[in-house]
Amino acid sequence: MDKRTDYCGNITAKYLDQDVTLFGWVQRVRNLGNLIFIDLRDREGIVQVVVNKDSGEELMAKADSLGAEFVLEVKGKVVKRSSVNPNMKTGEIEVDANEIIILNKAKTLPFEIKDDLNATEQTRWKYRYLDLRRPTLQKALIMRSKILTAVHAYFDQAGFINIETPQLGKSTPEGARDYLVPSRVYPGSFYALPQSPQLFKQLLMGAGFDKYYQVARCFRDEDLRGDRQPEFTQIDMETSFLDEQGVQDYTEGLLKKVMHDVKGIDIKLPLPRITWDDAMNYYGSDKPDMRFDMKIQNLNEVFKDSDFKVFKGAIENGGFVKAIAVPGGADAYSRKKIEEKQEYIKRFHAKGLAWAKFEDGKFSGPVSRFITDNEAAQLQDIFGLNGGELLLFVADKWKVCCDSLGYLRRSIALEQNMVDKNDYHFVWVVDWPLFEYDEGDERWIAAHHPFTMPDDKGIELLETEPHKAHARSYDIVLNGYELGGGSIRIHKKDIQMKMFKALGFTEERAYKQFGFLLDALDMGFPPHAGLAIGLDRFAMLLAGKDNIRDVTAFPKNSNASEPMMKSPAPVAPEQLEELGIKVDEAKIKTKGEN
RNA sequence: GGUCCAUUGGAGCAGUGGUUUAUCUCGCCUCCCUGUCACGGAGGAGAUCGCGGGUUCAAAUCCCGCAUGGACCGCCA
Repeated sequence: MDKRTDYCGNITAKYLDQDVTLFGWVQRVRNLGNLIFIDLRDREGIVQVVVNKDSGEELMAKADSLGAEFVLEVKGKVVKRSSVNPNMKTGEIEVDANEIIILNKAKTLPFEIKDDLNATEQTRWKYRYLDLRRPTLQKALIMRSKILTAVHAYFDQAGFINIETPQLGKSTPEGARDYLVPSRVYPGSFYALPQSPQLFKQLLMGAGFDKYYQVARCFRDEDLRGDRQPEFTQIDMETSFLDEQGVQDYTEGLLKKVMHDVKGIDIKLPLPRITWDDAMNYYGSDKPDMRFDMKIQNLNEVFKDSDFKVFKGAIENGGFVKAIAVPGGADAYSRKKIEEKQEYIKRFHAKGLAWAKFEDGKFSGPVSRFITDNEAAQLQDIFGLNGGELLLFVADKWKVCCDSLGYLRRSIALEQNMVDKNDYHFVWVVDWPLFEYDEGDERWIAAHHPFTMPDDKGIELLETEPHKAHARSYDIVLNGYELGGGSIRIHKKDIQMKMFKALGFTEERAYKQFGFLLDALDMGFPPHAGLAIGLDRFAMLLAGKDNIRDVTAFPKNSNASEPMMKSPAPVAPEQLEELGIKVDEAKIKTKGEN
């Protein structure tokens, strides 16, 4: 077994007077002349090693020669400190060294190993193995491991079967762009890496594994964001014979266990639910952040006879006047800051941002002169104004109002510290539209995916007015992030075919792409439903990070390359030849050294 | 595909046309120090200011292009 007595960070008073063997990295050496302190670090923390004249000249010389990040084996005796450091877990004791073995030296590192470092991300990615030595990242990855442990324990205990599905699959036209893998055996043909195990897990229901789960790696060749990597991990589940409530119950049980085991937080079940319509109308988002209130209000009734052209015009054109009231915003937001916000919401196609401040019982600001006494009274009532509020109005099409005010609501709440970082507020978003309009392709596409069951009314609407149909799908949202989503799936061939047709597939094309599924549905396929949770986002939120790269050991940068190994990279001509692939030289992008 | 921001010793920054032999903090090297823990003290080394071009008597500084990194939009069923 281990030569190591325990991790450095675990050497507390319980080891007092014992001889210990430790392994670790030199965090810092403090040489006081005839007394040398060495902070020895490993993944669990730091312990102080002490060497002095009594340790012998040889040991003193060796301790003096140590540099940052040298790798040591230290043997010594745990003793009480003469001056305790209450800020350290191991601060009551120190290790009086009698032997130090330098296992490896380190040259001067590109940056220091500490949490409050200010190295640029560029430097951090290049030396990711050093970056990962930082305690905050060690903690984040250890937390991610704990989440997975809880997940496996939960599903095993609940009778779910863990089944792996292929990584080498087939490209399908719907959804995100696929990562392709060329076939050597069939030159000119390609596997696609899975965007999710969706069809495989449905087919496993057809096979009779009525409770399935998998921690599945998924791939999408789309541009990156702080909460999006080209490869990511889903906690994927599927069940037969359960309805929405059944799937949500299992999901809630899972979330409760993870929150308990990982964060020591007991969440209250059942989790709250909100319809998609309400989420959009009151929070301006299909993934509402419920940690704070500041609801968006519809003011069409208030301003239906308004003298303000902008408000009146929006309403007359079938649009809306909506607003939020920011508590304390009258002082916190200058004209300049509001104008910055106005500039930002132009990306949601908002034409402007009207505003008014409510202080001492009356409105001020550019819009205030259009607000009649009657309207002012209504506004006070609707928003429950107490004074000091900033009202932000957007008058536009429904979607523009929602997007703009949804953004303003959340960004202002975060700026004004209206949100407790340690608060975890889950919410189900239910009753989604089945389709959404793709402005680019000018066609209707599945809001969730093409295998989602419409509700009863939606099935009837499929052939007549499909865009009015609602879906039996549900998202689980945490603190403004889409944590996961799922749905009741279509298990009848005729409904699935109607769905494909509503998406613009011909019958031939539907068979060509998804014939195996249509066949399967026709051979005794059980009703089934499932859900998938994004592990990376979950870990990010529980670790209190705002970027999934901080919970991913070796992430890709925003250009989808990995700056340490420098992937992707060209391959040898022979490899291409074997695959029957010729590269278009004109498309090659020269990449500089990073 | 688009918009914006950044790039200055090993790391992070200051420096908006000329008293700058480029600032400060950390790190690094040498010496001193027996209770430090962000140890302290003294001294020292280390930079063709991302690359290429232009404007100017003069460019880290202004302009153009490129590269790299980041944020955002598009995209992400």
